[in-house]
Amino acid sequence: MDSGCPKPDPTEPTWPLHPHHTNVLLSDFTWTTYDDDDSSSSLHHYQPSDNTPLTPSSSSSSTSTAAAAATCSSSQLRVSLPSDVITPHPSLSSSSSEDLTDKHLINPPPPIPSPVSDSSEKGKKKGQKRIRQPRFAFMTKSEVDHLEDGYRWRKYGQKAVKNSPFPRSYYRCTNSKCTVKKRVERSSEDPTIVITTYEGQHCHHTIGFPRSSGLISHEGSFLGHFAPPMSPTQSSFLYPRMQFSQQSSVSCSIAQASVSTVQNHHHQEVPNDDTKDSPSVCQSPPQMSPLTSGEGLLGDIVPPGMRNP
DNA sequence: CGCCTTTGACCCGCGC
DNA sequence: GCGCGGGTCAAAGGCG
Ligand SMILES: [Zn+2]
Repeated sequence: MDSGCPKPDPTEPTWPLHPHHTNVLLSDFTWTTYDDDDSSSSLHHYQPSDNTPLTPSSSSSSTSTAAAAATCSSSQLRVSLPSDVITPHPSLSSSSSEDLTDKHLINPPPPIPSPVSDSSEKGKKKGQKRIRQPRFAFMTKSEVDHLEDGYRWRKYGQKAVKNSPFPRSYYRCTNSKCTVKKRVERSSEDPTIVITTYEGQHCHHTIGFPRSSGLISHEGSFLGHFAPPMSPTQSSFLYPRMQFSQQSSVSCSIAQASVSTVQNHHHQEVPNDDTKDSPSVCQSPPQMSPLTSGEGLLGDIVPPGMRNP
């Protein structure tokens, strides 16, 4: 049953924080999800307009996160763009086989991707075709290739991308029980845009906070959150500019980005482009429970402007 | 010393 | 059947 993630492994090593990591700016990101497990490939297209929150209503603090997210999705962060929008760069879609072509743009608060409970994607066996888990792609404007998302990743490969001068890097979650993988590539057209594709869901929480220093770089913490633990509050999705209730200041930093719209369609709808300047946006969420364990990075993350009653 | 990146080779699926 | 391209493995080296 536990294909690969029998249980969460809170014991994570240290956090590789890099001071320079803060360089990353997450101003706009696009979220796309596509799951090609079979030919039918059922894509998960989530529409915020529906305003259908995940479900968890908001009863518990943890779930509230999801709820909050959902709320925000329909309320503020509307990153929903047509597939066309998500692929502003033709070269991207065309160059990457399934990349954007197959992916569908979803809005921030997805009802939960899809049950990735199937076997691990390890299809090493010849007879077995490698099963692909649902994937979520994010377009982030960042100067650094590797965005920190709260999880530790080990690079296991790099390949040149056709029609793109930038290579694609393959990362795998360092947790042995976790099979989550992610691909990071830069848009050939807009070198400032980094496309991160997550595959699978983490069966554990994020690594604790970087106790090493108060400086946390969550450039993409929300990204990592997208791949939530298998069952915990599945709805703990984050948004582009979410903030961690624990360290609002930190969260702010991640959200603080110079808003450069990746796509003119959805400019930064978030009011806090410079969180540093507007602390109000960074304030901690009301419904979030004070994360104290350092593992709740994701659980605590909340969109800055989201918390709007 | 442990962990991570690098890098070439290999495997596999798909289209022609 | 062949070639192409994407994805992965694993040895070697580097770094803290
Ligand atoms: Zn993981």
